[in-house]
Amino acid sequence: MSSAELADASGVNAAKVRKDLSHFGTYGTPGTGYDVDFLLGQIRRELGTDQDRPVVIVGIGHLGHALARSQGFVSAGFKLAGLFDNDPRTVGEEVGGLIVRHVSELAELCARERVSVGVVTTPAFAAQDVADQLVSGGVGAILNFAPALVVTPDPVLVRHVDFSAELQVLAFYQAHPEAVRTRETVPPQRREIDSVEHAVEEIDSAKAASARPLGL
Amino acid sequence: MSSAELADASGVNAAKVRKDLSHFGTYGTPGTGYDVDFLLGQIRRELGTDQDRPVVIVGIGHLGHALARSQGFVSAGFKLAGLFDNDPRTVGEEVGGLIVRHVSELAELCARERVSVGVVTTPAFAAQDVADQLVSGGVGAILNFAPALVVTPDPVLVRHVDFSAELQVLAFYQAHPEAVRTRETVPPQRREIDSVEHAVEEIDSAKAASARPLGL
DNA sequence: TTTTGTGAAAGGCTTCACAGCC
DNA sequence: GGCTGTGAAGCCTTTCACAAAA
Repeated sequence: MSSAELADASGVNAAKVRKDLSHFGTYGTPGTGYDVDFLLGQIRRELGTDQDRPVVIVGIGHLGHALARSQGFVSAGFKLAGLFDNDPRTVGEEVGGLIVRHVSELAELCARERVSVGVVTTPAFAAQDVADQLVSGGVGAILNFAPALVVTPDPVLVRHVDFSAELQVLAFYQAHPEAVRTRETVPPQRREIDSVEHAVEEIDSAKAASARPLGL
Repeated sequence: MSSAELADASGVNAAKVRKDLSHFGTYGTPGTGYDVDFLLGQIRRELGTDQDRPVVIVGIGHLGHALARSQGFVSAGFKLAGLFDNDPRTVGEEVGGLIVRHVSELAELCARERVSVGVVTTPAFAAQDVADQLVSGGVGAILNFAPALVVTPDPVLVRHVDFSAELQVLAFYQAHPEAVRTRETVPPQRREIDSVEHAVEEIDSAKAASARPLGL
């Protein structure tokens, strides 16, 4: 598959695909393109998602439920190591094949299972407290869905997924159509994408596209 | 409140706060700083979130439930105009004060209520179909949570929130600690933030911070 | 011929640093 | 003295365009 095909399938510029992949190594063949399966393996290795890193979810409300049951973990190279809540009505429930535990066990389990990422889906007021416990359990990264700022000591990474902010971005572009970066009008239509980090998705969707010639 | 305080409260550089705000106008006073309430109003006006834009959610599974019940809409300047699903067991249920309707009514309601943004929380296989119906109902922007690429005709904006991609970014930085952009070590700790578009949040959190001098 | 990998150019974003204002 | 608004510098990302490889 050529860089142009990968680009079309994922919505980016072909030069960007080649440049991004070149940061990892020389995986393509001039005149032929890339071997998609090989590429997938290499990218997963580079991303560190080839070894099923353990993840916990804290806060098993509707959002926690949704994430726990999603297939997002397995396809992304993670495995669910634990679910936690502090509501006695939720603790003990089975979700996605795991029993929900009480948050009092959080730090200990994280340390024991060497949990890599903690996903915070609690209400805002509990987010920082949960993050602190994750950190004390040795978790190296936090994905925060709570609408609250979470701060951590230096080596611990935090990413914040902010639903309201996404809506506001859309509102902004609707209020200022002149600020919209025009999409190229060649088919297939493109979506915006951020950077190197989406490489696996690019490949995944390209692969899916090649498997189904006509739409979904 | 000074740009330095706003910056600390939201995790960005003070010069960036000033530069970003300067794109909208001259709202600060040298020697004094910014009037937070005035600033909030101006930013909301610029973002176009001062007029309660109508939003629909399609796909009332756990994620749709979570979003429908969140306070994210009101605080961000939106209002829920409709909830849709195609499962007869879900249609008719009340969620967040609204009755879930059947997707067959989607396009019509969007047109009638002049819906601004459609939030897609369906399974992947349904996302493109739902997006098409949103577009035919005249919706101008789509926020897609389904793990599927959604394409739209040119003026319709799409934003994709990708849970797996967020996890993979964290995995990448854990696998490559040398690639982590070092945070400044001065207190208070900072989080990463993207750009101008987070201005309302910066202000919101700064305001909240000023209201509670000591933590949460 | 087709397509890669990559220097170089272009473009954009962030930060610095300071004149000017309060 | 403190702080804003902003030109200029620095840095990073994206795109172009082409020599080299198959």
